Amino acid sequence: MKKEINCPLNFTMSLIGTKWKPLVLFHLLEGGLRSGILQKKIPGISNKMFTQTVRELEKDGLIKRTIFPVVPPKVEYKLSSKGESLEAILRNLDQWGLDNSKN
Amino acid sequence: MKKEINCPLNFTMSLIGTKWKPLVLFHLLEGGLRSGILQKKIPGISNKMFTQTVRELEKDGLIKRTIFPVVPPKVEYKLSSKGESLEAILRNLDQWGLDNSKN
DNA sequence: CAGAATCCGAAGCGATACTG
DNA sequence: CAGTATCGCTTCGGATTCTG
Repeated sequence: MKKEINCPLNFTMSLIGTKWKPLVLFHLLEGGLRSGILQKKIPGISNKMFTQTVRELEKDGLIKRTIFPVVPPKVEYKLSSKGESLEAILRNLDQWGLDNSKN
Repeated sequence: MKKEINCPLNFTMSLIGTKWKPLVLFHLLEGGLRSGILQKKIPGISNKMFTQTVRELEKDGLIKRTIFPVVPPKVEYKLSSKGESLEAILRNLDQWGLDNSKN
């Protein structure tokens, strides 16, 4: 059973519409980050969800994963050009939240 | 257990980050619609999810629900000003999907 | 350090039947 | 016509444990 896409908007949401994906992408806007550093920037995310999230983002071509063959292991994540094209959307979502989360 | 908000972006996603919410909002951009009409514009949505979705959008102040005391029953949904402020985001999400869903 | 594996409860969602 | 109630499957997500 595949995801049903009713309109382009739905396609976009199928790629970034989860709890953590927008957050991961957002923190990569300023440049690539080592795995541990990226994860620390996202308070509350579990190890499992972090791995799962970056795996799916990579599969969908939004981020690139680079493995450095060193000890201890080092992995870096960065936005792909496709991921970078989401910048305006991500910043808009963040700005809207800023403007509307006044308690 | 409440939703955890790590950054403004997350707040926005907590309001519109589901399968159907963006679609409902998107179809209301052109103006208010009667319940049945709105639902028909969203192929695949079940009756339950339609009701649940508009209820939450109303609770969060993104849409307004107007009941006309007539027979048969008539209910109309329209964007609130807060909902209208999402227009740019919704159109961007749709446009990005259009640009990136080329098979 | 990066992340895979497992267990389990919570939430999302659809199908169906029913009400005023 | 608009909406509610219920059942049950699927997916999401957290805690914990384990590996190279």
